[in-house]
Amino acid sequence: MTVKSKSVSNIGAKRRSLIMSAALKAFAQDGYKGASIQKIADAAQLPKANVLYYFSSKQSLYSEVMASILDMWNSSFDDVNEHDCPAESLAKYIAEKMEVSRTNPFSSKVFAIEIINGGSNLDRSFKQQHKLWVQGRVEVIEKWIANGKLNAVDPQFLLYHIWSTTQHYADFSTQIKQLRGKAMTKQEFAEATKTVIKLILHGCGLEVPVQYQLADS
Amino acid sequence: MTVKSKSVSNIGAKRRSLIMSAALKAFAQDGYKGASIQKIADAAQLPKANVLYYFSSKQSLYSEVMASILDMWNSSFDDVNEHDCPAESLAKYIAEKMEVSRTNPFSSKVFAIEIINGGSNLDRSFKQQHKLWVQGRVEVIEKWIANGKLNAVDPQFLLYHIWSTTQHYADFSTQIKQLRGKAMTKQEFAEATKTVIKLILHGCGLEVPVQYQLADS
DNA sequence: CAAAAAGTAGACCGATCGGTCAGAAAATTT
DNA sequence: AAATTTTCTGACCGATCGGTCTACTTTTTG
Repeated sequence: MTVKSKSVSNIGAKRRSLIMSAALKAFAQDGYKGASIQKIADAAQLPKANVLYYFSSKQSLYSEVMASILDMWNSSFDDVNEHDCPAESLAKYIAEKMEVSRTNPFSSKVFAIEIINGGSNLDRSFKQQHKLWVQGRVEVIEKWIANGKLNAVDPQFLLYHIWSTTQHYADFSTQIKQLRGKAMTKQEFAEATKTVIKLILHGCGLEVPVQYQLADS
Repeated sequence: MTVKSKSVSNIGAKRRSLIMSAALKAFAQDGYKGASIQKIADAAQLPKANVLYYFSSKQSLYSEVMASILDMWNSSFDDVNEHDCPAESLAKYIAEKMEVSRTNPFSSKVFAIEIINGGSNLDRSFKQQHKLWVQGRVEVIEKWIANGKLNAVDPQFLLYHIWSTTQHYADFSTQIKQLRGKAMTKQEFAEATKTVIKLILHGCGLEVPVQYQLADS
């Protein structure tokens, strides 16, 4: 029937992404309830009614922002298996998560606030999907341990350990910036990444793969 | 017995702590901007005007709640020195932080949201005080390293590592609860504490003191 | 007991909230 | 060029926001 490309013209798509970008920062700064459509509209330099033309409600705008965030969560760790090298797999996963924290701090913050506030805006399907993802990873880690490739450690606690340390560099970036006097540079982030990898891998009794090793140690 | 009440009768103090307790949960759930005086009043079963009788404004209520939270941050690590045993000192610090996360999750959440949102409600004196605290701890850790009592590791990154992992159990408790099917018991918290201590101490190349060791490992 | 102080609470204020609507303006299709 | 669809936006709505004021009740004090 009708051509699909016309209705999704670039002007609409551009406006939508502009609004979502402004909304992402607003939600990161004030949380879902604290952020207002008016402020998002101001940041996007659009009238408020125009924002509500593209997004039917604040909730739907938030849901779309959240969905775009969750898309970013995919990583190489999704399809890790028992035959992979634990040290390599974990190091790569940690490095990826650190890179997300560096390049998308606002996304991490919005997600963190959502979870801290209770996660009431995440739908069941995501929660279930996340649970299954964790179960899959836990099984792999358990096999690593059973096969003597990894020291005994509660797999879930290990995952929490990785998430918390890597996301911390995004979520608490203002605190870190305040303590260091200035924001972390890309180089400092690379050092932080290697330090986190070293701490966690040594914590598990693993050797750090060469490409993730710090220069001095 | 003797009448303890004075001009500053206990009714005022009780009302104030009741309101602050309700406010703490409200701020943890919705953030500063998202929480409303009306909802806090409802939770405390008081009329809104009564809340504003005890606290002159929403901001002053928040400030007092935040101050009470920061009071809780003090720990044995405050006066650690270079002659202390790194393994003992770090393990004790981690255990204390985990205990705070277990017993005061709302406080940790409010603090986390405050920092994620930029920390604009924390006054200069606190930030400066915090910075000095960190500098003092960093110096001790550096001396431990210089004296060969601890493997080389960036002291600030190590502190971030400890904060993030321990606070995670409070801030992301809903996610953890969802993944495990139920909230962590006191026993599970104790195991998590020992796991975190093991991961971090081994990460630094330290042996875990006996009283912090896991039963099976 | 009476006066003063402390605590309670409904009514109300201007501002802002999320959201609606109608009609103008612009773009696209016929 | 006309018709149609998409985009834009000011005006407006009821609800709620933080906060004030005043009148009332209770408690403490002299």
